[in-house]
Amino acid sequence: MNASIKTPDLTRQKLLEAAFAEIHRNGFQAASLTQILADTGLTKGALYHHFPDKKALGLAVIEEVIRPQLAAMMFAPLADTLQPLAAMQALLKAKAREPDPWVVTLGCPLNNLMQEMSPVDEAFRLQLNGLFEAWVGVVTAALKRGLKSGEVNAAIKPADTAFFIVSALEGCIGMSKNTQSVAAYRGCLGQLSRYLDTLKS
Amino acid sequence: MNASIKTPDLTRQKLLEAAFAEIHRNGFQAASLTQILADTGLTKGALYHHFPDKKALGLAVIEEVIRPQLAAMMFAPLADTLQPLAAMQALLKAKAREPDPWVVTLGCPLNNLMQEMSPVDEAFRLQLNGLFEAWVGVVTAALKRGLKSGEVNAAIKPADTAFFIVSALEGCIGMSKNTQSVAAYRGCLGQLSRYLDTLKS
DNA sequence: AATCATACATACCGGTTGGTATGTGTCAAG
DNA sequence: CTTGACACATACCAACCGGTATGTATGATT
Repeated sequence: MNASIKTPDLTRQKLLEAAFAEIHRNGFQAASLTQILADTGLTKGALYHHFPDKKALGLAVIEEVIRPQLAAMMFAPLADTLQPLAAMQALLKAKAREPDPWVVTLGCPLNNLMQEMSPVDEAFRLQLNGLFEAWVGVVTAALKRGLKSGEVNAAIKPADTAFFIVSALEGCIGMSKNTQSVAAYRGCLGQLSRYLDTLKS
Repeated sequence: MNASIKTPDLTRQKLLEAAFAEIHRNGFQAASLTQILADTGLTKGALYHHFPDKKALGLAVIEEVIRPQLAAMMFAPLADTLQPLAAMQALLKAKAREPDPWVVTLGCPLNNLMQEMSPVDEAFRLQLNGLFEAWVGVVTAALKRGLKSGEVNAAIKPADTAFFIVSALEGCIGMSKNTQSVAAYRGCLGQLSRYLDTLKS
């Protein structure tokens, strides 16, 4: 009866991606399951067959959609680099040259969920914090390698610096989303890049 | 029949403060009018007498609760200062020494609303952006004065720098809220302070 | 003293929400 | 060929949502 019959993991993937889009647009609490089902052409039966409840769907989105995205965009470019500052500045420059189309309008999916859900639901907070700390961990490790290679000033504290870098980046994205200005976004990234310069040895 | 009879502006103020607390906890969209009324002991009749709808209540909270708070906490200390960097570092130091109790758990009310509402509602975005740009404007003006007084490096761009400072601060608060760690908050503020150092002439 | 707007309280409503119970077609195993 | 688990679809539900219509006590005005 269906077009593609009996492809459960494809169905699950469609649900995850539609849920991601809905959550990215409206946040988790305001995300409508009905809307997600309308987008996918599926029904409640399908949804609640793959996920026990809305919360589980949200947590799965974090782990199976947002995490891979973030890993590809932000983790991979820093993996094994001995010049983290150069790598990060190249990354910022690329982001400034051609910003992701959703950045200025919808913001960072991870940050959005952190701001909305952390105070409200502990399970969400822990899950989001895990992903966030993974990110900080990647930056910290990169900075430590840069410290060994001599690119990074020996006086800095890698963990604190990494935490600040990620925070400042999320801050830039968040404020630019409010301004809805690509120019502001570029300017803010420029200042962040300028800050990275001060970390050189 | 009531304890304090016929005090409309007091009633309005109670509604605003209860709404602020509810919004601060749950965000605007998830904020329940019923809960606000339960907190105040008032009824729908009172609410809809003072505000045409929920949206108007939210916008009034921004203008009449959040704006004065922010002005007192962040604008006032920078007014007319000729050493903005010193003033801001003193401010950060004070915030690090005794953080506002809600910062690490609920975050900044302004940032919360910006992240939630900017993509969803244009009226909210404009109102929030007005307040945000007022903040950036205060910092920009302060930096310009510091530029004249010689405290601030002549090479910096005041507007871009101010935007970044506010963004980074909001980023620090937001990430610390997710971590729910005062230590992380202090560390992040420390890094921001370290950044301010690099702006000296 | 009568009138009338103000400042609420009470009761109610349609719509939407997340969630569930049940039905049904498909496919693989025995 | 039958059975049974899987992968959905359909129908339904209580709870809550924002909003409205109406009632009423108060205080000022004429």
